[in-house]
Amino acid sequence: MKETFIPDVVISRLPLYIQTLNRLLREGKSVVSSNELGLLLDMTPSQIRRDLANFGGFGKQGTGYDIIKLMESLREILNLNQIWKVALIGVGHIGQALINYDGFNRNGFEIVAAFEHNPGKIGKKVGNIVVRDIKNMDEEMPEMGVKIAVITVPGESAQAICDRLVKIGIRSILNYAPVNLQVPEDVQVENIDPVLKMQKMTYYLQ
Amino acid sequence: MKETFIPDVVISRLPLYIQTLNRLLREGKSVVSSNELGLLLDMTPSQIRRDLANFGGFGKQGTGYDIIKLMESLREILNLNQIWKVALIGVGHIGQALINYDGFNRNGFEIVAAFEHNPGKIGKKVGNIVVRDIKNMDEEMPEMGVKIAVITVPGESAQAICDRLVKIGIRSILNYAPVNLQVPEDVQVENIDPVLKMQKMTYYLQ
DNA sequence: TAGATTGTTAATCGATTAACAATC
DNA sequence: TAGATTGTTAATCGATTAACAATC
Repeated sequence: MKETFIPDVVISRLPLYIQTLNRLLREGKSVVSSNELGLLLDMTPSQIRRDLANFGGFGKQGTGYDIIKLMESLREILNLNQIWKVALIGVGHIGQALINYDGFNRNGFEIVAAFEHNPGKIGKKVGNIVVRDIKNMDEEMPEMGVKIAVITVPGESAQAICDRLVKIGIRSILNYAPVNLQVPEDVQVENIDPVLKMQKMTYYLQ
Repeated sequence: MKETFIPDVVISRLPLYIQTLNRLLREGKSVVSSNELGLLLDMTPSQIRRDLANFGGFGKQGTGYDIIKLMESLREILNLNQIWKVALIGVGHIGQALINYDGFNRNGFEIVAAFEHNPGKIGKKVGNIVVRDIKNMDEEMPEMGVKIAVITVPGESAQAICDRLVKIGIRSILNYAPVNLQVPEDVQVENIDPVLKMQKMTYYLQ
């Protein structure tokens, strides 16, 4: 349990701040104001200061925020100072692409296992991991210390997989299947569905 | 311009309604109440009725909503009764996975072209499209009637690609690069970044 | 008719913004 | 010191929810 309740929208924005602070750091900057950050993120300086103030005073009046210090604080708040083990279920096109995506490793998320139903894929290597039989998922995943699961199976099987994940204690699920998963309230699901985003954009087109 | 202004959050939810209505239809249902829909989508019935009421009265008191009729209306509102041509920039792992993803075609989005910088990939076939030279993007993309662009290049090149897309008249961009793109206000950008979602989830873990 | 569920209004809730004193 | 920018409060804005009359 956290000390004070912080709105979920605020938590959602912290990774964005980290991303932009990283960028500024790469560009050689060491201090940034809420105003500059706001320009880069299309947010008001007020909102940024308010968000950060939820966690204490990170800035210095007249100067702004020390980029390294702020980034370290945000990483600590989000529990990012450790390697998180991730498992993937479903080694189709998207699954394979994610295994090969280096953005996870670069940011402290390690895909340690991938499970599949298709016998033709089990035992084969994708990137540098060997595809496992989904039959063994319920035993193997907890043994490996996995805390985050990524669902990349077809929509029809997603809920069943999700139920199994919940049962073995997974509390964070990144879902690429085009389904709204039903989970207990202590389990978090984040959905990624490019079709939904496109269907939204077409409203504004033409 | 639309008749009345509808909040963007509402528009974002319409594709979700369509998704769930589709599912109910596949399950053989023909009518649904705001209450049932709410249970499937983790929303209050009030919110669903309010969202839909923005566009007129689709339901029938005492009965609920005719699924086919409601779906048709929502598809019309979102301009989904046409095939939208999509181009992809960057044929790396994610780009290739998206070309092979059938969810786009099934939902009326056709990837008609893919552009790459890497000479080793230009001219090669991925799925059933031939990878084009990014040099020719600015001429070829408008000729093909593309209205939506998907950016799957590395973060460093994303803004430059984005600028070119804006210049040739693209108004809808789905961005997979881990960067906050700067665009004029009449251009819509939707970001997909699994790392940001994971970094949010770890806040609640441990 | 009785029961169910919509469409809509008013009340509530929560998030964003503006403003400014504090302070580096 | 003068200038800049934070942290914080109060005001505003907008979205969500509850409630209920209308109506199928």
